[in-house]
Amino acid sequence: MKKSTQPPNTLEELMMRAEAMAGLTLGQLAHHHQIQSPKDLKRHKGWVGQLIELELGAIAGSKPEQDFIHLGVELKTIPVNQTGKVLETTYVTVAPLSNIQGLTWENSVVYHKLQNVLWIPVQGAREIPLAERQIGSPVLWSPSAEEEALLKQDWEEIMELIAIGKVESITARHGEVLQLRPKAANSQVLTQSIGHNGSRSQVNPRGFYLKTQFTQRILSALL
DNA sequence: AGGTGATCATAT
DNA sequence: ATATGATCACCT
Repeated sequence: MKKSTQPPNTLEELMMRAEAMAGLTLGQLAHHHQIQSPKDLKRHKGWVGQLIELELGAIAGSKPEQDFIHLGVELKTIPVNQTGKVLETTYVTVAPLSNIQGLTWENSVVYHKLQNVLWIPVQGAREIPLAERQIGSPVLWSPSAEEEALLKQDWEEIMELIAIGKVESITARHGEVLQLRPKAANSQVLTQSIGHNGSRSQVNPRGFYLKTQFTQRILSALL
């Protein structure tokens, strides 16, 4: 899926585009871009996000930065059921597992990506055929002081364990709102990490994810 | 049923 | 391999 829409010049323009697609189905949007809707997402997990990026003119590509870097906005589609319940955790970014000396919360990719997030709720119930799933109204969010404090605490606890070579002891249960989970093509993939006594080691790559209860609170409060 | 660990597609 | 976009699918 290649880009065809120009990036929005202003936040207002981005919001106008997002609001204009609310109520449309994924099938309608796909047709508009001359794209075929897959039967389901089993082998097209990022399809919805890519389609929304195309419509809104996102430009980050595969760079580790915000989708609309010139606006300071990160785009996230989020699957919800018909009652508005969040169905999945939200991937934020890959976790740095080596060369992390001196890295602080304020300098982290998680911090920067979550400064301004444009949430696009999309019906995600598997019972609804993909092409018939409806796009919801956009929600622009910036973390409150309390929310940022929670994120910062989880991030610092997780990064401390990584720093002392205990990444393999971290499970998705660590963290109240932010969790660390595998993020790779499969469990055989390895990346450099910190081992015992600061030695070099290798582990399955990890990513930071927002837990559903946290994103649920964000969306519910702003709807 | 909910959540954790695993996985899929694609671009660089 | 690493980054993006995420959801799948198994286990408790």
